[in-house]
Amino acid sequence: MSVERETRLSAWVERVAAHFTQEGIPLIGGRIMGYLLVCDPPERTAAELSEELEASSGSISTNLKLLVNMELVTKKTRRGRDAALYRIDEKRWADMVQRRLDAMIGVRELTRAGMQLLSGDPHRAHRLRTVDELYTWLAGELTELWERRPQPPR
Amino acid sequence: MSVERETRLSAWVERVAAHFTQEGIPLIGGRIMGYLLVCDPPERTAAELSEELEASSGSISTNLKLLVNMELVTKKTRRGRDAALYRIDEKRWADMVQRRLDAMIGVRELTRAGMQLLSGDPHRAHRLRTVDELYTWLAGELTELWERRPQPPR
DNA sequence: TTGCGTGTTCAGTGTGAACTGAAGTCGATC
DNA sequence: GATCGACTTCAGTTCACACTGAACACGCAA
Repeated sequence: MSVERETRLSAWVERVAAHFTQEGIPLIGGRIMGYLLVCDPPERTAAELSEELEASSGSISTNLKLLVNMELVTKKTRRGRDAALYRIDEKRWADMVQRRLDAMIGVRELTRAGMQLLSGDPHRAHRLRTVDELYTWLAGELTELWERRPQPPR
Repeated sequence: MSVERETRLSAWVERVAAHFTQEGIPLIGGRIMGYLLVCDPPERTAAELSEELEASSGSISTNLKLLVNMELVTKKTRRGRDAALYRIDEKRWADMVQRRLDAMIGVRELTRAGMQLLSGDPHRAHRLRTVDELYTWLAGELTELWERRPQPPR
């Protein structure tokens, strides 16, 4: 039963990794994300991740750095020779999602610039204006939405 | 002045393409998007796009197909040997954005499945639950947001 | 200083995706 | 049916990126 569950979980980790691959995160990075979400105990060393996920130490290092940089994983160093411990910072997940949304509505800078270039020719700018209005609306809504986001306790 | 503007516009098209590259759209596809947003007149044949964007006919064909499939570009065939005309369907831009958002919150299927696997161990499921709650909240908000989206006139 | 465990860097390899361009298909006209 | 133009398909090439693993750097302990 327990072994069975771990097997299913590692298949689940693979699905998570596949999903985030589509969001531009390297496969190994996605595996780390999934694994750190469900492993028990929640903290792991780089060496443990390397073994558990069957990835090279270099790849683990690079991807941990990426995830730490995204502030989705925290690194806890210890005294002496002890290896650092990594754990998911699930409360920061929202920040990552927000950055993703911000990147989407970032096109608005471009639509604005394009409108500028087409100023003086409203007819020609019509298509662009439609798109610009969409992003303007969306940017406003998302900002408002994010401001009223319920903070999880603790 | 007009030539100057066209030069600036083609640089702008390049920036648009670069942006959508990050959203997983091939470079040439992004160029087509940008170009069809601002070209005058708004309709173009595949051959014209090939020349204007200096891309091979094959690449134009593949990417137009992609964009038509995304319903972001419409294809208008004509009688006889005349080439089909392509134009941006800027009103469908919102649909593309929505699909993108749907893909993001699609992880929720995974968090749900993971929670299932960890049922019976609430403590271990804690990290995952935090993430699941985020996506659940976001999915609800985005659905509601989209429902009240102002439809552009016409 | 030496030794050891850990993490990082980097050159090399492999893989997959995008682009090209020529060949092929389709449809219409003559 | 032959021909022609327009688009699509596809094999081949190119290129960028992720991954590997060995060499390296670091820090502590003895």
